[in-house]
Amino acid sequence: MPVAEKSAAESKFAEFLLRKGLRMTAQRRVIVSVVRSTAEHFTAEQLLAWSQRRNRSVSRPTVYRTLSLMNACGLVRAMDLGEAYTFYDPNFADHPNHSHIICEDCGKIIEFDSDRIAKLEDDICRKLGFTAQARRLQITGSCAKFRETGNCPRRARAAPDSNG
Amino acid sequence: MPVAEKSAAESKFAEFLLRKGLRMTAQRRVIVSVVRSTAEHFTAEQLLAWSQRRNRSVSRPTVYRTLSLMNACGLVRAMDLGEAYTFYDPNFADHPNHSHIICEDCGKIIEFDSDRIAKLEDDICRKLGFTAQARRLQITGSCAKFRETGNCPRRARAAPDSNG
DNA sequence: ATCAATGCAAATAATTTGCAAAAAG
DNA sequence: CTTTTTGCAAATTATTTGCATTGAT
Repeated sequence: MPVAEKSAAESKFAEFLLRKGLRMTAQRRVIVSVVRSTAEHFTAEQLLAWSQRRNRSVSRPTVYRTLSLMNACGLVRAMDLGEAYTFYDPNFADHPNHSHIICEDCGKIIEFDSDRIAKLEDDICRKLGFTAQARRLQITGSCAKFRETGNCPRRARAAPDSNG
Repeated sequence: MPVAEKSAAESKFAEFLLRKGLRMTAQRRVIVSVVRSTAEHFTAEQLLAWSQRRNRSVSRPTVYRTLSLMNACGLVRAMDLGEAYTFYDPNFADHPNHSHIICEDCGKIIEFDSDRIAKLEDDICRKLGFTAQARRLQITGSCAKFRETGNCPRRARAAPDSNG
């Protein structure tokens, strides 16, 4: 999943705040910037750690509150992976219709787009008189092949660059 | 989604227990029986209430523990609907590949099967050398049409029959 | 000046767990 | 008899919230 025009996504957040009569703050700027600098799926706790690395004043409640705003405006997507905590997908803004394949061996998340699946979903919704607002498709399993080819590093999960 | 051969599903649980060296108890029998008697998606708390109606001795921890076993053996499927609690799908045993359309207006959950979507998923997994173990597709939106035709009762959610 | 946002500490609440008593095989 | 299961009460833990202070506009 290529990282595309994230700055556009960022201004999307600014516009969202404006429209809602909310304010841009130093903390929010840091948090959004950190999210912008990663393509990995992350937890609130990870985001807190990464953000504090850049600005000690970022607190846990602020991370949760900002995450909620970012989710509301479509900059990020809350995902349930069956773990105790919620994961957030930073690629949602650019690829609102992508799906996830989750490797249970290494925890790796692979993203893919399928116009053909989306088309079938549309047909079904139309047939049922249903107006779709969001969709999520997750496939879990094991990537035996990936491990053979070295593409399934165990629990590899990189932190974003500390210079954003 | 028609209710099909649930008794088969029940013996599946018995076999599962046997295979694992676990035991069948009065509480587990009640819980499984209650789950068998509903086609609705439910929460642990609802299942507790329904089960206690039949046998006061069923406790919350036992419901959670049994739900976990049922999920492990495929009798039930844990679902995240963005609420604070987990919903369980009792139709998973009979229709392991069905998808969900969730109406945000009324909370209603509509289930459907699509061989064509499943086929496309298979193709993608094969192409990635990925062995799928489970899949979940959720589409959320609003069922305006349903409400017109009276098929979208607000938060209607029936308790299962109290006679098993 | 306003009114929103922050950090802190405390609260919330679903789910899990330790343990001694009870039941299954 | 041995091992699992149960209910109870307490623990766990991600996420949320009240509140006084700080900061954005």
